[in-house]
Amino acid sequence: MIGSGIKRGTAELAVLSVLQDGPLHGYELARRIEQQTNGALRFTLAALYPMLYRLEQQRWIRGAWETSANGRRRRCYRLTPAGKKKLSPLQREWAELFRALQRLTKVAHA
Amino acid sequence: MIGSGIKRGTAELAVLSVLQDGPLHGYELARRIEQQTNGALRFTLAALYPMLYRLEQQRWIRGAWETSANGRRRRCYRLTPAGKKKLSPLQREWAELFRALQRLTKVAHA
DNA sequence: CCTTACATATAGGATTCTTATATATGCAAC
DNA sequence: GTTGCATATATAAGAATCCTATATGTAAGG
Repeated sequence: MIGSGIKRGTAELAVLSVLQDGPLHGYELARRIEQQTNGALRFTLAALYPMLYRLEQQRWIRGAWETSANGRRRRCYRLTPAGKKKLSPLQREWAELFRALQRLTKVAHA
Repeated sequence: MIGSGIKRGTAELAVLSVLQDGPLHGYELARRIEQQTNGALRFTLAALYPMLYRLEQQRWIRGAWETSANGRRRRCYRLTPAGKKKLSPLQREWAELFRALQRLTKVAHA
């Protein structure tokens, strides 16, 4: 059975997936998600930051303060080993949800 | 852009899709959803009833009391014309969300 | 100096789903 | 005959997730 958290957890999958490509800070993360989905998926920064804290508490990502070339301080997040391990079952759960919903709409159509 | 309600709205899509096949009461609705998804998607009745009220308030479904052959009273819900009209854009929104998440995970993998 | 882009943060609220609980009927088994 | 199970609806209390609005501050460009 699909876990109860999954249905609202689009953001979680999106963040972990993008971080798989390499460490990023919050502001850039939001832009990548929007770009890579052609604007279909978008998270406001106010929604993103609390989520990053949550993911960090769960040890799936780890944040570190860094100072960029232009002297701006920002918090750079990277996937932890636990986060990497979390990713594939999460993707499988999503795939299962998609199949389930497709079955529902198709059966209804028949 | 994908609407903000969609991400939590799996239940909404599931209920409307199943009702497309014909009127049903709540208890049977829950069973159909579970059966047709091979147990992957499941809603407890306590979650289902408040949702049915909400869908009824929005005029997408309409409930009517009936008495079955065995003398048990139950509330039978059917799709309204507005509900039918709602269904296809909702399915399109979901398809768009799926594509967006697939793009994210694939780009991250590349 | 004023605006825009960058960057993080918190408060307050809305929505949705869960667990737990309550009620009541019909039917079969013992 | 009463115990237990499947049927059937309902509400309350709470957790989780996301949104809007707001605040703060730096850097670059006009």
